[in-house]
Amino acid sequence: MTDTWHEELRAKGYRVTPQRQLVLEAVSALGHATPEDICSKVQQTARGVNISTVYRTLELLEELGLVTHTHLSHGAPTYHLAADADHVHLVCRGCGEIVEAPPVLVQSMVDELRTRLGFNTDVHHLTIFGRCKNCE
Amino acid sequence: MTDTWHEELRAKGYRVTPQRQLVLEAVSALGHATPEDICSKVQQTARGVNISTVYRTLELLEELGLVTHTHLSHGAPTYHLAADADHVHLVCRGCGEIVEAPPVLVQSMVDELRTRLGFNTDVHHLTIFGRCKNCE
DNA sequence: GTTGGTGCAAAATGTTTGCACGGGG
DNA sequence: CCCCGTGCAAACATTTTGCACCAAC
Repeated sequence: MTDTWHEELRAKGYRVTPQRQLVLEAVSALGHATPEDICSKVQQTARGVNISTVYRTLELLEELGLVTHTHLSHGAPTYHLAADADHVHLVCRGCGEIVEAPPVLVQSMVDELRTRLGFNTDVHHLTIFGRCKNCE
Repeated sequence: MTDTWHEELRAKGYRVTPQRQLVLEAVSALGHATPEDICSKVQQTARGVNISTVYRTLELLEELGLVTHTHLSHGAPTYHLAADADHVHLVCRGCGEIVEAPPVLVQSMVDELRTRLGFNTDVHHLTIFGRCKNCE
């Protein structure tokens, strides 16, 4: 990840802090991670980050379009880099496995919703529940 | 709603209780309702039902296939009758409006996922986030 | 009479907020 | 030096659990 977001932060009147860098690095390193995961990861470094700072930072990073989140289960949401988000999530109710599928598989639906209803799907946030082929 | 589920309950060793009937009636009457909503509704009757019983009952009714739930926002899930569930949910990030769309609009995607990945989509649980035509 | 169901309270889980202090610009 | 961002603790929201008592069958 480049540091171009530093300027974006400053341009909007926000500050570049060690905590914000650490949280973004953790999201990048962990992939699909809950706020709790991210907090734990960051706290392995010398300078920890408080859980409430993690929440506030994730909200900020999401507003800037650097990260996104999805709800993969009933519990906490998971965050990942927006740059890595070009996929939809398939969650198996049987084995709990989470598969990332290419957006092209849902393109027909996206087109359908736009054409018929004028609805523009946020593909990055899409999570589809069901059963995988091993769990029928 | 018929009472055939009474026999199904007994057949599986469960009991038919006033609480279970009241919760099911509330789900039927309210449409998309959170556990809290359901609890409030039921507590308007002479005999209230405890919130933890509502949770336990919803879990049971879902296991029996009488109700389903979806996550329409970041907060509590909403429950409705499985018999009324033949639609997918479109949630607009702009205005917050929730539209029920006929499953035929996503059929192409469902077919795609089954053919290519062997994944069987739970259409009743599908919630699609995006922006409606008024909020572009 | 058995045994599963309920109410209640407490704990667990996940998230937000108020406030004083400290560090970034 | 200003004031945004942080840590901390407490509040808040949602869900689960342990246990004694009650009711369905």
